[in-house]
Amino acid sequence: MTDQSLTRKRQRRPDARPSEILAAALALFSEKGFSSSRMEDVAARAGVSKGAIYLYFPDKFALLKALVQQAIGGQIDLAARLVDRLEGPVAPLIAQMVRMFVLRVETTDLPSIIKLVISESRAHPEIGRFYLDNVIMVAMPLLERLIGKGVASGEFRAADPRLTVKCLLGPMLLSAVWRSVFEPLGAEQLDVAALAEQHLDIFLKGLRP
Amino acid sequence: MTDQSLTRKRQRRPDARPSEILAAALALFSEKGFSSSRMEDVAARAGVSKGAIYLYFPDKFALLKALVQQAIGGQIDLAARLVDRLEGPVAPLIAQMVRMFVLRVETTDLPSIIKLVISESRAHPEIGRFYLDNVIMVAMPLLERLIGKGVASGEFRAADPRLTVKCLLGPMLLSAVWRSVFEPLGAEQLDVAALAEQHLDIFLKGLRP
DNA sequence: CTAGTTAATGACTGGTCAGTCATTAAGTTT
DNA sequence: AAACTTAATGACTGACCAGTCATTAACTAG
Repeated sequence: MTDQSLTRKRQRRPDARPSEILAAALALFSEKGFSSSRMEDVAARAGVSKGAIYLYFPDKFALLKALVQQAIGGQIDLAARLVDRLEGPVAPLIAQMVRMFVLRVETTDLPSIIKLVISESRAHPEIGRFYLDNVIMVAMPLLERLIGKGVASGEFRAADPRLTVKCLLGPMLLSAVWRSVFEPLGAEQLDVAALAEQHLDIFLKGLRP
Repeated sequence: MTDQSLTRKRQRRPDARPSEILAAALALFSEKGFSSSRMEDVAARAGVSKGAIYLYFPDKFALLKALVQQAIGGQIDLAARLVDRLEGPVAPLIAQMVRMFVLRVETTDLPSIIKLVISESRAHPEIGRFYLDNVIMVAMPLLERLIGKGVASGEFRAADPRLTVKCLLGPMLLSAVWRSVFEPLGAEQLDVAALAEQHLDIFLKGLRP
């Protein structure tokens, strides 16, 4: 097989292609942005011809859609399940979720995806709306319920959950943007985990009755 | 003059052109993004021919640079002056700065500019670096000093100013992104001022000794 | 081994658009 | 009012690139 892959010009591996193409697309898109990435370059990086991409994806935009879908994965569902079976104080669960986000920022290309969504949502509202519907509009109400519960039980002082959620998420967004936008330009590396801990500390103390 | 402007084909107004072109560019860029905006459309919106733009700006990219420069304006200098002449507690000044930001978000196209910087910084690192050097790297140390001062004087409990600044700015970034990305897609309108007040409340209480 | 099926290729096409420049109009000076 | 300077125009060019498709290579069943 190693022999073959060195000598054969054309390998037929229809099962492996789509994920290889997506990986190449993610790498290239997060490097050069969506519109300045050429399909031929995605193909080259995936070790495939340009035409082959069109066997698996109808057009360039479909690559972007698939990437966003893939990045979201089952994280949100997992979070929803955790909220459902919660008993007792909410603060530890909030902390756990922030740390889940940190892990994704550190181990996946989530920051690049977030940057792509921000960048491309005007030219491709479909992408933005997909993210809005499937991530924002699911994650935010989830956290709102959590914070509302904390307020109701007296664990937190009175605060508008709608706005408070955005206070919670703001620094997470900043982490992602810093990673994908400013670090590549030579800005100091941001310790995302440390930022998250500092933020949790201020945020949870700030909500104490 | 009104007579003329209705009848004349070619008006010669070299002083007014640049700002008119920039206004048109900002409107179009924030509507369609930078790369999918055509120079001819910028020209049309500015009431000018495509060629005329090139009399005032060397290329398309120069428009973007000029826009970013214009958006920053003297805000940062103003902020620096306020910090220098500060005596007494720092919390009110922090609140004032957050409210200054809110005002800019509500009355200017700052959110669009921020979105453009995020979107285009990969394709045009020059833009990103300009923003990094002239906004981020000026505003953040300023606020760091402020927070450091608060910690030193005992107004705040111990906290890493570097990280704390990012906690402070996160929700501001989120406001800008929400405005420029999600609201155009039909998401609920965000009350930026209310978010800022809620955030200040949590943040400042969270830093109390 | 042969015929049929499916994966993969890459030259080509059609459309787009940034930037140029020869030409024309407006305004100014003498 | 003629000669000159400068603002403005828009047709044109060259480069770029997404998506197509005729062709070729790799497999598979009989």
